[in-house]
Amino acid sequence: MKLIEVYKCLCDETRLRILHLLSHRALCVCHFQEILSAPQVKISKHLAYLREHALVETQREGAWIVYSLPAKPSPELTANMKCLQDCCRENAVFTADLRRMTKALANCTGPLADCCPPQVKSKTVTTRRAK
Amino acid sequence: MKLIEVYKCLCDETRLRILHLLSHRALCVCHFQEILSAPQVKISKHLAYLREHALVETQREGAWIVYSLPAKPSPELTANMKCLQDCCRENAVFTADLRRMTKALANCTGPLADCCPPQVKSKTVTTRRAK
DNA sequence: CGTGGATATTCCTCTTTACGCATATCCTTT
DNA sequence: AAAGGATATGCGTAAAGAGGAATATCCACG
Repeated sequence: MKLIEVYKCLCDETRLRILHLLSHRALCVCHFQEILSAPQVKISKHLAYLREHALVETQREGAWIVYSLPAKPSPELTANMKCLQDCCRENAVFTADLRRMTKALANCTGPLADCCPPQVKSKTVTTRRAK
Repeated sequence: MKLIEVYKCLCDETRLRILHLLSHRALCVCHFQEILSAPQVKISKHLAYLREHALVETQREGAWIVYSLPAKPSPELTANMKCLQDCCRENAVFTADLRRMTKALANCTGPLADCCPPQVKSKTVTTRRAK
């Protein structure tokens, strides 16, 4: 049953925080690493899990991969994302994530994921813009 | 996080069907066995799991134990039960469960769980009424 | 108080899942 | 094509979860 798969995706804190962030906007992997302060492997695996179950979609952006909620979400996903929003509104973990997301994207005016990991941001942005 | 626990309870088909039934009315263990056609151990364990996570409450009725949704459900549970209702409306599994529930409780007019397992119904009902 | 029915619990096994390390892949730039 | 960054994958391990058989517990009734 499809519903079960959705719930299996929702029952892990990392995945829940990822989906919650994605309900606000598309993000690339490095953003999740930064916002959730989690190692690359962990983020990558949970994203793979979500992708395998069709809860997220990906799109390459050069060296980066941008994740987003599916363009045509299943009714089950739609309903549960709405429910999740309601449940998150007053939750410290989720609101803190939103704050970190805003901060991480603060000086990101142009294209999608031009503002990526801090340690390479200035360099890569320059080089990518030069492309 | 409490939300995670709710999702963990929801991500098993048996538990999902139990909760869906309970969203319509309180039931005793033997009803679940009959409606879901599942062995006693299986039902009992899933009910225990739900109880441990405060998604259901119990009440003794003589030899029977009646399960119901909590009188004061958490906001997370309330939101998700509503969401579940929406997701179930057109699902064959859940609607069939409802049909079986109605049938199982058809000749149950009086008190709560007077209509129990078929193999002892006539006898026990008599004896219990006689109490 | 012993029997039988309703339900819970214990033990065991199998599968799934989460996590980290190491490594592979893909892309960009030089 | 070589190097380096971004992301994914394979492997090993530990823990959680699901299911069943057997057994225990609790209750009603004779």
